[in-house]
Amino acid sequence: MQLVNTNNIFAQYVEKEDIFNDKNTLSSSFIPQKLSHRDVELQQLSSMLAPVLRGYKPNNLFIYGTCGTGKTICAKFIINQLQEIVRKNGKNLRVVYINCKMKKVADTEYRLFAQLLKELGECVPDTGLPTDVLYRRFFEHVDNKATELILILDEIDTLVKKVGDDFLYNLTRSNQELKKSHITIVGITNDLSFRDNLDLRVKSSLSEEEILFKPYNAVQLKDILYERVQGGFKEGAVSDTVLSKCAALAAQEHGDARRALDLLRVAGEIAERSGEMLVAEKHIDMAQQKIDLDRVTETIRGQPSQSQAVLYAIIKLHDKPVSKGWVDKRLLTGDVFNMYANICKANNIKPLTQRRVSDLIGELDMLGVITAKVVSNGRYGRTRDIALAVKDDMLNRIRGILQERLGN
DNA sequence: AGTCCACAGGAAGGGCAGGCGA
DNA sequence: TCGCCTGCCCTTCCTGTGGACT
Repeated sequence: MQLVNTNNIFAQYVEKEDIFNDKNTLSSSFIPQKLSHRDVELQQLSSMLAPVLRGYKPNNLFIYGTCGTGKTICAKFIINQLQEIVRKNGKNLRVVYINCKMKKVADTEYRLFAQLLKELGECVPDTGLPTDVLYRRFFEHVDNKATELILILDEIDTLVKKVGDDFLYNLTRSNQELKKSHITIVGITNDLSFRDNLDLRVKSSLSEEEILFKPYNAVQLKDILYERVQGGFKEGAVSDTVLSKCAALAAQEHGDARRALDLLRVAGEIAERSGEMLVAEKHIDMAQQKIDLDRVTETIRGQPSQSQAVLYAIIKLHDKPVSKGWVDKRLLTGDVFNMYANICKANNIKPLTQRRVSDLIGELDMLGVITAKVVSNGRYGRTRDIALAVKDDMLNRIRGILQERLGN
């Protein structure tokens, strides 16, 4: 007979030595005391916003740069600095940061202004009010407070793509109507061509100043990682070789510092779980696989059942043996739709129209799970050439998830 | 040059759930 | 309670597309 262990099951984790010092330091949202390799950009940013300290309205400003180039962190860093000096000098300044990509938060015109009002301390329902009422309340609130407002709209391209740029026009025009206040807009985007697609009226008033954030190179990434490791890990837990590898991998991904930090943090977690006190190169490889796998599987799990059925149809067609006489396997929208309809029938799901399925295929393409290229087959019509864009091990995991949900 | 195919994708609007204010 | 507003998901209708075929 086995004896019952009366020791607490968590005791081993309390007693176990920790590889991390402060894991928050390794988070991409952590704002360090000093930002390496962004001196020029920080200087530009501060000089552009500095007029606000003397009571003038700064020019509207646009920050461009690919993912993980430090746009957001620099903007937040500057906000902190600005607010610190404002607190000391008693200036009337408010800074509001909104991420326009946040689902259900600021992904529509209504939600953006509702969120703005909430940030300014007003109570707003999630739905139910006309948008112009929100506009009015927002401008009234700002004007009544007689304040300088700096509005930072991160991932602004996402919102503009979805709802158009009218809200930007209204915001930039607002300064003509406000009597006691000013609004300065700081737009952040990783879409370098974003400005070209704006309405002329918006373009001229919004992009008064611009800053471009260039990608970090491997050496710069290594410096950034080194600084974070000092606070994040116990001394000696991360070797120079490991840092170099992390930096090199992230540099390959367009100099993405966020990716570098994620790699290092996850590698540390893997090492810790396997009871090792040193992060090794093998942990970085494992971290890379884990991050990719988790990202894709979480995305798939979070999709509505109709999207899952469309993806399952694509996988089923992909798994089907190639017909005799065919050299390669090409999946077309029509084939996917037919297979999708069969899956719906088998699962008692009401099938969507081909028009809607076409949009879902486009969304899966955007997520990076498939590639769907529009091709013309001459008199055999114009369609999409669809292929899976995930590796075999990931495909097996996705297939498992979908089989669980939708059967065989 | 004209026709044809199999869609792509834009526009408009329906239906629904949920909130507000009279 | 009712009318009006919102976002969201979806359908219907329509025009456009581009290369093979006639």
